[in-house]
Amino acid sequence: MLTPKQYKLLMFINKTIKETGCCPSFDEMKNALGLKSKSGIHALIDALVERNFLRKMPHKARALEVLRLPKLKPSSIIAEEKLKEEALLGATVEIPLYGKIAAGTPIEAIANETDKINIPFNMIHGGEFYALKIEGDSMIEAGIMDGDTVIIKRCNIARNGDIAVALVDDSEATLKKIKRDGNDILLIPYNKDYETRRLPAQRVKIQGILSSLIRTYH
Amino acid sequence: MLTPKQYKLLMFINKTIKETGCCPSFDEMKNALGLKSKSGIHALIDALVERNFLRKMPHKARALEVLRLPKLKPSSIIAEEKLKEEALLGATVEIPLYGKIAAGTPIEAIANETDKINIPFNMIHGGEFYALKIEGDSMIEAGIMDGDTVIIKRCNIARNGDIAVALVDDSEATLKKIKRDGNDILLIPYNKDYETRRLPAQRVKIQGILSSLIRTYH
DNA sequence: CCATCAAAGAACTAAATTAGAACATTGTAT
DNA sequence: ATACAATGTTCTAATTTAGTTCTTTGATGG
Repeated sequence: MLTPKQYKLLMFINKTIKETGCCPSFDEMKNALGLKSKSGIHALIDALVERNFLRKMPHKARALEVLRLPKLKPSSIIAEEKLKEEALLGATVEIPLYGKIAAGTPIEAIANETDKINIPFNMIHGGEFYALKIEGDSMIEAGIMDGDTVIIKRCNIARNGDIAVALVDDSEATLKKIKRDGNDILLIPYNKDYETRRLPAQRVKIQGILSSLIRTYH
Repeated sequence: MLTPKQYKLLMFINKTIKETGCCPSFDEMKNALGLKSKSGIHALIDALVERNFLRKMPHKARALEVLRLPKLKPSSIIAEEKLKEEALLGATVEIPLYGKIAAGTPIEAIANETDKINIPFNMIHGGEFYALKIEGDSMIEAGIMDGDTVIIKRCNIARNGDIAVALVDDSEATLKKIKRDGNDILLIPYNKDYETRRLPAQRVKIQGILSSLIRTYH
């Protein structure tokens, strides 16, 4: 069994290597554990080497290798993670607000906007999300009104019946119900005054599907 | 495992071989890393050979072979973890979810429910708020659909035209557009299939006005 | 009050990076 | 074979970055 510090350090080293491909330096590890001196890191690493969790090349820089990970977590770590999970439920995430949709401008073209909005974390998990402001009333019968903010989950495919962001001819983005019909794709508005558009599949790129909607009054 | 430079070089070598089919020369590597001398490349390659990421044939030109690459976590997982980290920084406010509205039950009667939802702090300021789940389609033309969650700002009066929670005869709560007409109050639905109700003002108590709306798909 | 231990801090040593230049090897063209 | 071009190798040296070691500090629990 590892001490909480040893566990944390081992996890940090493993995470760093998996994410960056590089081993962290003693200074980086020191900062990750919130220590002010590298000497403590040295002792922890020795302990992890002795317990066969790490291998090191002595006197080489950034030359650690994770041999294995512990099966058991120190109980204090478990408690800490539980706290974090709970905190997450009350947290928000900032996602980019790319601009207006159904105005004829492709999302890519306005992706450099810096607007951000905050939404509760539990509304968006398992994917990458962005927000758009609705312009126009082509989806009004689906309860999507002019001025609403929609949260879009980024993805490349939509299932039949999904409401999705479709980019037509790389130049025009709209939010519509998507249906496949043979080699064509139907862009179906939710408004009797608008007509369904039928386009060859290769002219349409799905940019994401509707995940949630936020409206503010007054 | 690797230093940042070693990693960068390894990735460049791997990418070049994959893309062009042949190994880059020392000069090309030097330029790729922005160096002015080849000697550094030599040292990096020695380190990569020592760590078993590369094999080389000495004195042969463009004769490197990538033995393995550090296995990275899928970037989607990294992105989600980063999101979680960021989420912990953003705060939300917890407000009570009192239950469903337009179902004939007064809000007071179900106010003991313990459901809570989190919404971004910036969506609610200056007042006391609570949430309700919409049941029915009487407000569908205002884009308020069955199943939507509405955020209500608690107050006792509504201005003409406000969408508000109205409690009728202390027993039935509905969300409707409010209009005063002399001593009567009109409860106006947003649905042609429903009729406006005219009630004497003393039978109607305003419980709050519509502040925002949240809808989740799927 | 003392023993113990984790952590801090400083001093020291070693490695990594960079540059510049000279030199060696290979393969090809003459 | 000779010369040449392209490429890889080695060396020195300076600078930056990183790892190691040792001493001191401060808190904790008998």
